[in-house]
Amino acid sequence: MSEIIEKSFAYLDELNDVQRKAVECISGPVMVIAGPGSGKTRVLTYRIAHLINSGVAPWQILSLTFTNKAAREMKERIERVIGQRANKIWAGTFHSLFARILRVEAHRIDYPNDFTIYDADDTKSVIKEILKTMSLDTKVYNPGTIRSRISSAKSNLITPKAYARDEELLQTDKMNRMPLVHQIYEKYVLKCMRAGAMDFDDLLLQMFKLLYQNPDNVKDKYQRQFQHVLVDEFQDTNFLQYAILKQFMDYEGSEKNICIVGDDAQSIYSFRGATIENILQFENDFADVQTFKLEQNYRSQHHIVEAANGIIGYNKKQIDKKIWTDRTGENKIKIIKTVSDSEEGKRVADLIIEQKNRYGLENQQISILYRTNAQSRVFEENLRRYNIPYRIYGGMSFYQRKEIKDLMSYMRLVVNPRDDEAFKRIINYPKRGIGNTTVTKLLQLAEDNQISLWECLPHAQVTARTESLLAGFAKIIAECRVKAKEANAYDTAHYIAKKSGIMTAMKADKSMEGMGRLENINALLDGMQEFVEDDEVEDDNLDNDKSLARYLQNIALITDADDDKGETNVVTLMSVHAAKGLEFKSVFVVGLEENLFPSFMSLSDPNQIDEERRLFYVAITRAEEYLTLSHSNSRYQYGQMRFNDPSRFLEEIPPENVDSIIPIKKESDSPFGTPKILGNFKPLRRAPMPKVNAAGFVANNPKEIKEGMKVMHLKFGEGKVMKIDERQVATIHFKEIYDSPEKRIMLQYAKLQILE
DNA sequence: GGGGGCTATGGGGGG
DNA sequence: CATAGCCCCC
Repeated sequence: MSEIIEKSFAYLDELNDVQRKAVECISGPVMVIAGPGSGKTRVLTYRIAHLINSGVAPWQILSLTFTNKAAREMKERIERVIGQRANKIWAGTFHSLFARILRVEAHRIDYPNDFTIYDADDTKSVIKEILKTMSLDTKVYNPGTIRSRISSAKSNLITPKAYARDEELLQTDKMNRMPLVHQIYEKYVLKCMRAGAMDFDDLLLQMFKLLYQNPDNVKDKYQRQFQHVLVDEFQDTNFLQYAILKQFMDYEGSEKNICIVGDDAQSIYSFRGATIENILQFENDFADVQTFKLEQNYRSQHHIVEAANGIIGYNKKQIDKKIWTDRTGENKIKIIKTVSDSEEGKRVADLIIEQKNRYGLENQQISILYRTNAQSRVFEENLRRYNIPYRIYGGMSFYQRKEIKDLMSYMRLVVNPRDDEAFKRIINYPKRGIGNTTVTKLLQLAEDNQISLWECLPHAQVTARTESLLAGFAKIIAECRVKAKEANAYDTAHYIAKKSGIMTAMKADKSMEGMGRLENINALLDGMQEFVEDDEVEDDNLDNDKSLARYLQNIALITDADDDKGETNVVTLMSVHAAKGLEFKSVFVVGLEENLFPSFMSLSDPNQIDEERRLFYVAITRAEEYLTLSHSNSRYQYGQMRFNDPSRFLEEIPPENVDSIIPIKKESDSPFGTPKILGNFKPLRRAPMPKVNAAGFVANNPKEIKEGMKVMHLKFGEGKVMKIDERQVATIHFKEIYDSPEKRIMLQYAKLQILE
């Protein structure tokens, strides 16, 4: 007996003193301040394992992480220590776990349990709709800005009414020439309610409401269940998230078993409402907090650790701590200066080749980090040229593609017919002759009666023809709903794709893009089949529910970082934000220039500069052994050449940790000659436009253009006329357009020069 | 009502 | 540079 217990506690020996104390201190409020690479994940996983070994049931543990991937990995690690039971832990992001609870409880707060989750695009579209009804100009009332105002109001538990009374908020809106934001906010909330939809903030806000208003004593249920709460990356939680955590803890006789782990120096999400105040407030809100500081960095060599310490010292507000390492190593930080962004791309790619050859690095040990996603292109191009496989995180994800959103909109409407955003998207897709006029009528009717578009369908005042078209659409959705009740997600989706006419429309399109779209649709369906056939009962699917509603819930909160399907040994390209929590043997932080990193948006506000500095701190502490920083004298930004000074952060690095500046090299002297070909990989999604020499271009009379001719187009370059139809529309294959070479050009207006 | 070309405009990080 | 929305013609 004792042997078994001893054996099962063996993991404690893998911890250093502080880590072990943080793991063993299992009751009452605990705060762990964890520097980069200090074994934070290890503490969290072992702490959970230790809780379970100490008699806590896995389902009584709520573990909140930043990404679902982090949660999944943590569960796997715990499973290795305590076995299968680990599955029952409630581990995930705030958003995904609360969505899961709301799926069961939403009816108690006047939402359907099958509520839709609106993404950022849906939200903006709702706001645009409101602006239209209020006759406000979207140039002045920027939907994106309004969205973030509403989001931050929700994140701070400010209701529309409270917003309308808040002098400071009103003042800010006035200064932005948007005095009516509070009205838009109010309408927005009503519209979402009407549509049975929650946006990302609602997943938190409605969860809070559920606990705070406590209908049917539902609060007790969750308070009793979640005996132990753990929160990772606490520095990036917002007021609302913290308010929910306090709700869980707030009852008579509560043991307040809450363990937060974070690092004030790595707080990088204040733009979406995260606040370091939460860390500082924690000790005030909970009595007798036990605090542990993890200060030993196991990840990075000492030059990197010292550089990080050096730069973060420029920030004023900090929790006192000293990050140190006993790792040695001679690699100093390299700084590259280039003349242009394209050269920056080339130099980084050259250095990657060099590191791979000289140090035997694998692709997967290398990462390129940038401040903005828009910077990825030059690196993409150069890696591609050297045949180095890579993967870009962020940017447009699979689920944001048009064809995927179209099919998903059908699914959404089938699950929740009140989903107005889905409705608008597909009412006339595929084309069924229901145009803008009709949709406008429906929108007006919905607005007048405060009901959803779906509910308006039978009552629209339209011509008999349109009426039957609308009825046809309603019939399709109704039939799909019947199917959805009895069939699983995959079968329903198949049925929908067929009934809706999407499949027919897709298959009719034989163009290159069309084929690609069909491929994506099929990929989505394959993914759904996988979802249905996966017989492993995951803990967040205890009932093994394979319905369409369930599938949509799973998919709505997936991000790029969550699924790492396919290629594994690839160079990683991502924003610094996305790199949080990751580590690589070699890291390139690029674009270290004033106006870019730090971002021009932050220059006027010292607090924001501090946040940029923390972001830089996060960036360089991702590196284990090799850290290379680059900046360029000039770069193309928004279509213009810009000239930026080197980032102030470069000067803040202690000189003793920096290698002498590497001089600019000429194109020809790549350190190892011509790079060798290394495996194959997916082609670049978006090829650059060809460069056409405008001088010397003379457009021919369109009447002279005939099939089979070689022509020059000012924008698309050289192409061959494949076909000219009866309406004088030419199908031209442009040889320099890689992703979709076939364009349909109206001859009447086209500027084409005949080449031969 | 539908489609494509053209013009003006904005421009960060993400669940 | 990307793209939303305008505008024009079928």
